[in-house]
Amino acid sequence: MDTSSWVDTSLDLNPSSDRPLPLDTPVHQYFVLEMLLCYFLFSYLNFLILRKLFNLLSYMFQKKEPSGNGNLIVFGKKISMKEESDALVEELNRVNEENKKLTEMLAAMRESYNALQSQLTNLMSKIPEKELSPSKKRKSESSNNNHNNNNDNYNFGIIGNSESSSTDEDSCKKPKEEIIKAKVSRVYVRTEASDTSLVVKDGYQWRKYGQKVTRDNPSPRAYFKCSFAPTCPVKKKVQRSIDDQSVVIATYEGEHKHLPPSQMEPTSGSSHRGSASLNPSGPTMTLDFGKITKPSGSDVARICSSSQPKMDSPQVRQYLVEQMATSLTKDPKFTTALAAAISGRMFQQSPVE
DNA sequence: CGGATTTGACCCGCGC
DNA sequence: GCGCGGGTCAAATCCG
Repeated sequence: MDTSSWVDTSLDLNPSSDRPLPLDTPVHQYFVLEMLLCYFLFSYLNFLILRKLFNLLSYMFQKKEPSGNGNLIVFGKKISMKEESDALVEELNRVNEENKKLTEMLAAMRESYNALQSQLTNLMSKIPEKELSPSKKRKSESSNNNHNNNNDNYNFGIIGNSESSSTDEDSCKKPKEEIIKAKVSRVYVRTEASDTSLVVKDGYQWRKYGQKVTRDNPSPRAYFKCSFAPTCPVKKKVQRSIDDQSVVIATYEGEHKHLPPSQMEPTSGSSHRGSASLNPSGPTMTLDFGKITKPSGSDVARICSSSQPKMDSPQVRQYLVEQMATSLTKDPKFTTALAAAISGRMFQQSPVE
């Protein structure tokens, strides 16, 4: 019996499959999370259906009467093979309808997401360029250190286009343009409070070239360059949050012009594809979004980088999805339900619902 | 021994 | 013009 005709499991929920879904705002995060939740519910539903089907088949093969008249004893009464088959088909048809509805819901959700994203894009383009100009760098940075995270979203993207630089100061020098073009992103990483190292494992290799104690934060700020410099001009600054020492703020400048080292390895098995902790011996990503299931305002700000350059890289996006999945699977209720479904209950003789 | 890290010195932009 | 403070350089040091 070909169940695939009834149970449609062909949903493509990979956020990166259709179009890029930059996870650069809390709203985006919520949408992705919602989609993931739907996905898990959907998968679980499908699994229940298959389990039901399997149960019925088990009865068919195990509870055949010795007389072999073609009837089954199911749920304590005799049911003919024909009736059983009809019931099964009917049930699967019904569930297939539910699947279709879920699919439509997801499609609608995705449309809303896309619409919202375009609105945000429009909105961002209308933000006065002055707010994005590097001349405000010092001020904005200090305000960030005051944890005005709501404004973080405005401190991202291309910091001042070439046009903006000319409007602000016509005397802008050329070397500046390169800096202006560099995209700036900020990532909040929760680490062990006891961990004094300012190491943010993000899949890339970095070379530390400086450390400085800044005025408004007693924690030292570490300066890193991409190991592939000067080919790759990306820099990052890492500093502990002033109010939460367990949170490390990594500020990225520029975009990598190469794949992460873990993806450049020629023999990396396909089984590792998309995995964030790609190479046990190599750089691994340890971004901890553990609170993502119940994000508070500040947590959302932590989860969402203030900018997109690296956060929308396929690897990071994939990792984020995996983190969300991990968060879900860490939920005892979810795992209990899943375990119960997977476990020997499939073979139990007790009636299913 | 070579690459990575540390750390004091230096550079440079900004505000007064 | 000067001082402050963030960012970078580069020699010294560390480490595998």
